[in-house]
Amino acid sequence: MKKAARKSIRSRKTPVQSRSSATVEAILEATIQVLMTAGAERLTTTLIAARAGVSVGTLYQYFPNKQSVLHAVLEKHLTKVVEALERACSEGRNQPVAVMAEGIVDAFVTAKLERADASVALYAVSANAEANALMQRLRRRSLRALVGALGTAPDASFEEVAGTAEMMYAAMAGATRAVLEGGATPKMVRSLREQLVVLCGAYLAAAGRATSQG
Amino acid sequence: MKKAARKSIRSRKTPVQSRSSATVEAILEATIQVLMTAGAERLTTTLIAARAGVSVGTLYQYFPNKQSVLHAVLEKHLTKVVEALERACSEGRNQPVAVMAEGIVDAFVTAKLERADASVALYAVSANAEANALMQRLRRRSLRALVGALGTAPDASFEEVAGTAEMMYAAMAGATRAVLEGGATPKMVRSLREQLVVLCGAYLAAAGRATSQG
Amino acid sequence: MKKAARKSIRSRKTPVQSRSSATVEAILEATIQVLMTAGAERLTTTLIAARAGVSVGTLYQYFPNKQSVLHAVLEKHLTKVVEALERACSEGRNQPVAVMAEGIVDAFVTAKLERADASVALYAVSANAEANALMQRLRRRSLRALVGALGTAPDASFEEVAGTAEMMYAAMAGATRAVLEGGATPKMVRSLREQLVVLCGAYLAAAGRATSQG
Amino acid sequence: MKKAARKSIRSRKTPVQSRSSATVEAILEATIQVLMTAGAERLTTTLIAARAGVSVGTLYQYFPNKQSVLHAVLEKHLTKVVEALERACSEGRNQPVAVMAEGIVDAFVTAKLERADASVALYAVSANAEANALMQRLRRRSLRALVGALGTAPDASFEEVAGTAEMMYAAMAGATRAVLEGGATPKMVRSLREQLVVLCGAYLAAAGRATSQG
DNA sequence: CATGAATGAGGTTTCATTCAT
DNA sequence: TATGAATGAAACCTCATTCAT
Repeated sequence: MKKAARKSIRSRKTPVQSRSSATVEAILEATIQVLMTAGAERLTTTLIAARAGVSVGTLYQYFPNKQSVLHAVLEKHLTKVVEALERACSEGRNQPVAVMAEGIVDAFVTAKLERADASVALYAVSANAEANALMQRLRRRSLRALVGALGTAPDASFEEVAGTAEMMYAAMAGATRAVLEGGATPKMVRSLREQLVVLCGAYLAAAGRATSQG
Repeated sequence: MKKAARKSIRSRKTPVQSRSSATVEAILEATIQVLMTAGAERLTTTLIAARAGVSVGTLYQYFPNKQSVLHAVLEKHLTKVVEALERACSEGRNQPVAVMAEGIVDAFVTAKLERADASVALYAVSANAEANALMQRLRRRSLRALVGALGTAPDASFEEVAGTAEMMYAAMAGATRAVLEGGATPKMVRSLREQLVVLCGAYLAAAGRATSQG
Repeated sequence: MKKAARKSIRSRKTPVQSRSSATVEAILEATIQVLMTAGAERLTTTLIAARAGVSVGTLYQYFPNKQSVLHAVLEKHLTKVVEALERACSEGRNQPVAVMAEGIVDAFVTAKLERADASVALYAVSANAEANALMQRLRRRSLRALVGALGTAPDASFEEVAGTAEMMYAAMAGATRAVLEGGATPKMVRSLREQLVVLCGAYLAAAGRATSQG
Repeated sequence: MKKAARKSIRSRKTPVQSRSSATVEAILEATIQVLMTAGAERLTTTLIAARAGVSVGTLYQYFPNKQSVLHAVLEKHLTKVVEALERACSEGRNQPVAVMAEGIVDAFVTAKLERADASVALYAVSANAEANALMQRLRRRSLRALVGALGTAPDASFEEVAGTAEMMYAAMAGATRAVLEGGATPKMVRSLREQLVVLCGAYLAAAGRATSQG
């Protein structure tokens, strides 16, 4: 008789010791590996543990349930992207929108492509309420950075920065996903980056034109 | 016997009789209903059948396995969108890119939002190889229509129409998904359509500028 | 990912068909068999199903979880005892306490010993809140019957019938359990019945003496 | 390695050092605490150790396995009751049965109620062969004391002292358990003691009447 | 002696699929 | 054709026990 008491979705124990954090790291990496080789529907905790070189019991010592492992993997991965985007926004402040667009798109695409394999694998497990909430949270964080940067552009003034930022983010994320899930060839990847710069540049110019300086 | 030998994923029989097609229809609709009310992980064949008012046995009379039911639902839903897009492309031929962009974006967004609930629900089951293949197929079909239309624009000439079409499609699909999965309020929806027109219009103008006629 | 949604502890479907009720019956009987041969800690649903000649899946078609199987077995068994006691109380009405005591004790002991093996086996699974609640419920039902009967005794008047009934019931149940768990030899069993008649007879006489008729 | 080879169920080492015996004591007490707060099915060695303020490893330093911890707790608890009963029997020698009954019942009930919480908690882990053997052993010891005392009663002569003692013991233990498991209110407890005195007194009088002195 | 991370067998439960009626 | 009871493989998760530090 097993009673699955509702527990926190966060890791069961904070990995302070190097041993622990190494184990956690191995589990997170193994999850991506299994996701890529076996697919989302064959992703079992036993398989993850085996791939990580530990026992299932150990996995459950660090994560309360399977869902939380996926959550952690997703969070780690997405956080890197958000941070890259935040850095780019920070560096792009007070630059013309064209420069800004280029810097931000580049940072976003580079971060996503850094681990293109993981990105694709993770799309497969991001289709659930839990993951959605996480993505929304990080999306809002990204939007704050974008809005902050857009507001400093000397050559544009946006009627509705929030909406503009949202659309730009959606276009970047959506296009990148489409390319990755379609199976990204180097040519497509190069094309993605360039086209995305054109797209975002044009969009920001158009959206910020209203009061832009002649 | 859980894992059936891989059979054709297409429907076992083409539903020509009205009786059969009504049943198939009920099953497809029930699938969406269950998906929306119970979620992807509680989507069972028994539940689908019950909701459709038939028995599991009957479900398996028309579909070789669960996967094929999802495939059929997804195909039906996505096909509608593609057809709307094709119609818009057809109607937009020989129109200036701005007009074209508006027509295509409007058609796409309208089709997606027609059954926004279903769209969101289906995202949850589209994260697998099978579904991916289907989506790629329909995506290519959409791209053909887009490329065809873009080529007829009198006020623009694209260096790389294929790439331009891909990017435009990715932006539309990605942005729409982002809005829908984020929980679409009417305001966001309106904003989506307008912003997407601006974005696509600006992008097509920029991408087609090189040799655009003065 | 298994979500054990809280369900009713009662049987999942009411077994109306003969086939179903036969299966349910087989499962209940198998539970007792396994309990006797393997003990409470080796009582697994798989073992129960195997012993009943069905698959685990079938077991879970009729019972929402392991606990509910035990609940059903216990309820069935205890209900028989209560009913026997109720019958005896009914038949003992308006009889002198000595006659009453003999009839009730006899009925109780006979019912318990009818399936002495099952009784012993079930003690092992009755040590939990769920089972406790069930036992309390049936105990109260027994007490109502006892109180009703005691009130009609022509040769006794009880100051506190409720308390007297409780004590009598506790003595009968406790003594029977002690004998059964100690391993009942025929001699002990005979002794139990006789001694229990003496004990209950003496107790009722003593407790009802206050206003008993000369 | 879950199923250890059967080892001695007694404590691994006799705790002679004060340090050790304090640890053992803490573990035994913690077991009762966990049993009361978490219940028998959530009683884990890790939880016991944590509650006792030691590590699991330490627990296994003093007890060969989980079962032996429960055994020790049960033994300690039941032994106190037996000793109280033996004292009462000793003090009741050569007294009339009524006096004897009162003394013995009082001692038994007082001892059981001293740690009513623990008593209830322990019922939950006493349903297994191991515990049964222990209880039988202590029961026989109690019976010896009872038989010894009953034989000295000046106003009664029992045909079958052994049987009479058994029945009296069963009635006391059974009734007490029924009250405790039913959830003992102070009123019920008081009632228990009084009623039990009446019951045992009446029973001993009845059973010893045959050759009792006018 | 104490610690507590690691182990992994095994228990419970689900659900896609079949097939006798 | 429709039904739905039966199947059983396989997933998740627990926890008694060990042993390197």
